[in-house]
Amino acid sequence: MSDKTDDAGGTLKRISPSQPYGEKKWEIVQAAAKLFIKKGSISTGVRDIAEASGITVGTLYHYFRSKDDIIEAFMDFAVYGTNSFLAAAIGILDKMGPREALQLAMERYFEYVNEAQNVILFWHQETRNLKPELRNKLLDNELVLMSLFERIIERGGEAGVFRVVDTRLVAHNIIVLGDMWAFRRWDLSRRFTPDEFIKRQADFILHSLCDGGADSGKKSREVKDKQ
Amino acid sequence: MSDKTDDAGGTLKRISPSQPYGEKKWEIVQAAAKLFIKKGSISTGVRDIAEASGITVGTLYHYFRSKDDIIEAFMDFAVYGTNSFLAAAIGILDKMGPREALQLAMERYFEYVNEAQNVILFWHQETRNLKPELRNKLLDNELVLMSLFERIIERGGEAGVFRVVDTRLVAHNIIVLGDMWAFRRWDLSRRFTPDEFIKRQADFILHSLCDGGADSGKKSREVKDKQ
Amino acid sequence: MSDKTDDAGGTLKRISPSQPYGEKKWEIVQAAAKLFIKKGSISTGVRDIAEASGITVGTLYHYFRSKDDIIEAFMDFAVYGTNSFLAAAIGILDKMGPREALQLAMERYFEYVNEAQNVILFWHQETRNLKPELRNKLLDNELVLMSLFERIIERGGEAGVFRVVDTRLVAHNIIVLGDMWAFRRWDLSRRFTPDEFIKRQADFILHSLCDGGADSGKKSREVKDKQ
Amino acid sequence: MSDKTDDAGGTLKRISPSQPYGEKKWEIVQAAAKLFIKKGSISTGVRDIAEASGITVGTLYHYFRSKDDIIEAFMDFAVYGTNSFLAAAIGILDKMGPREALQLAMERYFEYVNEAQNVILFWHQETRNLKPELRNKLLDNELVLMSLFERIIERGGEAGVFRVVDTRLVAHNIIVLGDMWAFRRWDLSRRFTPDEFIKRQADFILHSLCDGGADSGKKSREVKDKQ
DNA sequence: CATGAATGAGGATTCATTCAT
DNA sequence: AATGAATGAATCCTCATTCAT
Repeated sequence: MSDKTDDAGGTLKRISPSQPYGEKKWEIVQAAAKLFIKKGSISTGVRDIAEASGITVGTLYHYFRSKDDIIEAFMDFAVYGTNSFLAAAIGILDKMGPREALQLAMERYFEYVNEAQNVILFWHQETRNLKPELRNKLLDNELVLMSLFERIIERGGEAGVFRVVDTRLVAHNIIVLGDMWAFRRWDLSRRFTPDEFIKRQADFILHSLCDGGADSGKKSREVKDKQ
Repeated sequence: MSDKTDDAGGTLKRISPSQPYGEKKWEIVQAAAKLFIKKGSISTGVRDIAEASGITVGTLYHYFRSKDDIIEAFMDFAVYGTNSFLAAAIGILDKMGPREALQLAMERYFEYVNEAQNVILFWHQETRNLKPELRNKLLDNELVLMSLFERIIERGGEAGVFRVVDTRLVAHNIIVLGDMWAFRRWDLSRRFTPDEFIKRQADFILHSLCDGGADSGKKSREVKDKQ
Repeated sequence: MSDKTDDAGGTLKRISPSQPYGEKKWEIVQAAAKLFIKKGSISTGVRDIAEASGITVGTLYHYFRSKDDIIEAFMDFAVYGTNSFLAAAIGILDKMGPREALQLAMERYFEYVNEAQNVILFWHQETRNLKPELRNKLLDNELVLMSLFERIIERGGEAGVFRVVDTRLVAHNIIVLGDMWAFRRWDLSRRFTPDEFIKRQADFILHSLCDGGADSGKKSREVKDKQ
Repeated sequence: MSDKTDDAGGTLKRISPSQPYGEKKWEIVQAAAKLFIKKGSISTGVRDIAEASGITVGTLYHYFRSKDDIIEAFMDFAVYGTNSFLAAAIGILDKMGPREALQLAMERYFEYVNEAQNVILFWHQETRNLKPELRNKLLDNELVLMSLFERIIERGGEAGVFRVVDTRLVAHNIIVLGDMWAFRRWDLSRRFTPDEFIKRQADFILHSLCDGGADSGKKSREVKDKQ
């Protein structure tokens, strides 16, 4: 709630204790992640990764079959993370009113973005460099995520709580307005804490969907005096 | 208003007749652009560019000093394009009401995004691969663009036309909600025409800023029955 | 007398019970042999050998000092095998008539080739990859073998049983016409049983040396109706 | 007719003036050939080839797409050579008597072996390391060659000039008894001139097929007193 | 005896850049 | 202006061997 440093998210949080990776593999992926973010996956050599991991190339290949294998392991966190998020969200959301559901879903998603911003930044920037197989896996993931938001928006539209909009487009918007925390970090992280960002973005979106905003402006007033 | 094809923006429009490049250089940049978009600047070899331009490597180096030089020429269109857009916009906007100004500015910007989507996509994906000098030039450009929107939003806030929001963040949002036409083309281009997209996004943003939306819902009703 | 299968000789027969190797070493060499034959000694990694032996690399190096060491052990069977063959042959042959002696020697050698075809194939294909020391050892072995045949042919020549020929060259021929069972297996094994091959080759050679053939055609008539 | 040196065949003779290779490619293949023969294709590095050709690795790849490409170019001489041999032989042979035809065919083939001994040695030793596609091409070549001999032998059998034998096996024998000039060079080249070898082998084979030998012993008497 | 992580030199290949023609 | 052969450092990856446990 207070860092505002630039390399927030510089390390991956170990999303689950039941991670299927050995300690060493985890360390390597972590080291690779940092380099991938800084220089891109292509410009990052296996030597760089090895060096950053405190091992040699040979050892690196003891843990991963190829560079692509490392990239895949790295990207798996995206899938794993979204899946966790989705698993937690689904079921709960359907029992809530559309506005509350959307608010909750967005906040959870934005929190996830904050945690996994490296992975998300990477995904935005390197889609085209990924092997088709992996890319499709991740695109599918994205579609599932979108459908989650679509359903809420649709429900809200039918219930008259939200304006009638193109649900698909709005789902895109929500995701993009969250993901930008990752790919516009160069300015955002210097101006907002993660919490501020999350609240303001949720506010922005809810105001667009239901005149009068989220909870009639209460929340937006709270954070007005930032910085 | 009707294409919905995927490779819209596949070629760069020669934005101005007073382009400071010779015919040949222009052709090369054009050929390079296509490759950069498809494979990324790193995976695109100078040989590929030469071949696509119908010349040989040796000749290529008569026109450009280095590969980075080609990339820079390519990115210059981004700067040049935004500058054109800004030059046209500034001066006019200040004389309009905040809501009309914002609407106009957004529509113009979104149109520009549509025209230059390749450059914008490239910018989103390859920021980190650019030389610092070039990157900073482009970031400055972005900041100027943002300030344009910030000023309008601020004016609108002071005038009571818009909600009180963080102007900086909203400026980010506007740009991102436009740029996504480029980087989420994989889905958007199959579902919306450029015009539809532009109108709906403007609508989405204006509804967030002023309760009652752009022009009190007139416009949003127009396009409701898309596709 | 009837198989015609392609992987005849797929395993090394343990030529003697007094093998100077422990059970484990023997197993490893056996596993290595199969791989060497299939992929060549260079393309076969120590990891492959370890895996095929059901042990790990570390353990492998408890039994052998180096990869070359394994190759050497493998090739020792060639030496050991020929030695056995020679030991059994010498002494007996001198007491027989040249024609009978040659016939017997060839048949025994061809049988040995059939048993050790993997080793022989390997020897033909990898001579140049062996360390000089080992290569010379094997070449010496070959020379001893040749001299066995040379002596018989010479005796036959002096006795007027055989044509007068270059004994050295004919010794080469005999060995090569036997060894080809190993290195032209791709066609021969589909067309002849080992026994057929042995008889026909002996026949071919004897006919060249003594007009009227081996035993005046008796034998060759026997197998005429092959397949 | 007199060398008896060990590296006879150390260079490839440019079999035809209409070789489809540029001068440089030819030089590279020539340099590679020497190394392949000495160390095998696997142990020969592209660096070695480049160095032996007086160029750098980069330049090497300007002429060949891969190491396999070089190997293929090298092996093409085998195909090209046998094809030349076959083209010259076919047509003539059918008009001759079986014995003369076989004698001529063998002599021509053995001469070809002498010229292309490097390629033949390589083929014997590296079959298994070649890509299946290339290997099959070469095996087909071998089969065509064999059928040439088979036809003659068959004709001779039907005409009563040759003994009745398994034509397939004898064809194998002829080829192997020629090829051994390449793969048993370590001893043969020190004891026989190419011409001696050719005559004696033809003699050996003809004596096996027709009692009384090639031309009733005339030829064999000629060379009896070698060295 | 057994393990398997660690090593690092060496493998083939790519590619931006130069330069003599 | 145009060519394309030449360069060589850098790329990813392999593998025989060692050694602490």
